Amino acid sequence: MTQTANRSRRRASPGFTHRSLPLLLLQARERVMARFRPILNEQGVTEQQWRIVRALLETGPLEPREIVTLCGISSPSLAGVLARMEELGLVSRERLDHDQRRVKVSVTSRSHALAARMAPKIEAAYAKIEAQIGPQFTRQLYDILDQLLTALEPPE
Amino acid sequence: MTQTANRSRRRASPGFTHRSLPLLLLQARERVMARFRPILNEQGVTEQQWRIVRALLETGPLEPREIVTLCGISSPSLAGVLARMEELGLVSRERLDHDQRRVKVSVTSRSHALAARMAPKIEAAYAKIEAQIGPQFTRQLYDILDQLLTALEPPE
DNA sequence: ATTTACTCGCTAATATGTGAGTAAGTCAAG
DNA sequence: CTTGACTTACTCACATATTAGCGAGTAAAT
Repeated sequence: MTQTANRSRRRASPGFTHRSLPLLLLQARERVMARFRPILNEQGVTEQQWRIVRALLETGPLEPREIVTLCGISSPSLAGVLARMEELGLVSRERLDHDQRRVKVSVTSRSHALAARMAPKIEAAYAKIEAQIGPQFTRQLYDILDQLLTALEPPE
Repeated sequence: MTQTANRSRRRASPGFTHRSLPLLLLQARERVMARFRPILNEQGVTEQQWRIVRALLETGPLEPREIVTLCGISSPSLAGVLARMEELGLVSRERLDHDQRRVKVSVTSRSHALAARMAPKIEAAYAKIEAQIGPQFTRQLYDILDQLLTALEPPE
């Protein structure tokens, strides 16, 4: 009866004084993503596809290299993702004239249409989350994450 | 020259008033994980394997269902992960007598040895991170994440 | 005992992540 | 002009994620 709580926060294991920060971030992302996943599924896009579309809409045409760092997708994965997206008509790819190694990835009308359908539902989901955790906490959360990303720049 | 900054924080795209929270959490986790990945690779364990070993060490034997929620691994993935871990001698599986559907997953001496080798390096990495972002910010980060997880309990 | 609804771990198909490696293109030094 | 270091996108092998669904086991209602 006096057993340590089963469903509450856990203590560090013998030898580990820190709770796993990667796990906490993973769980946090999963909780948030659970609010958006239904919207993505409804529109038939994967998480990665949507991240890429959003990045292209925000920044304009990008090269694979840039998408990798912006969207957190590894280069090997990106090759397949972009190939499928091109097949679906969500992006177009073309080689750069002055450097035949490089590629320019652009949005299409289809991805614009997708974004137009998605935007209101996405924004509604954000409003719901913000209502649940409060506007002050929301700002705090963004701040903390921004600071963390700034402080933990990719090592050397 | 007056173009919006290329390498700094980006504005929301036309139609999106919120920056992507899932992406921020993904990037944050990646930045943190980059500090631990070398340690895991050195010891020849995957992220998922290590998450499971840590959970088992902290909590004692677990059933797959519990590992799924604790470690953020989906049930289909877990089947393969556990099978490989059993083959490597990192865990043992046995059916429960009173309910033949259920399974008990336990640590082995090999995983204890692994944890013993890992612990100091993991703790050293945490110390380095904490030195980089400050102890106060560290507490704040854990607090925010805990609050977020509490506020965003699995819907309904 | 049989039906029914449910739980649990698992499989199947496909998409993505990870780590290592490769071919083609660029560019500077010799 | 050629060599060699470098960059870029890509491929390969394998591990994991996602979605759907299945079969055995359990338990409650007939």
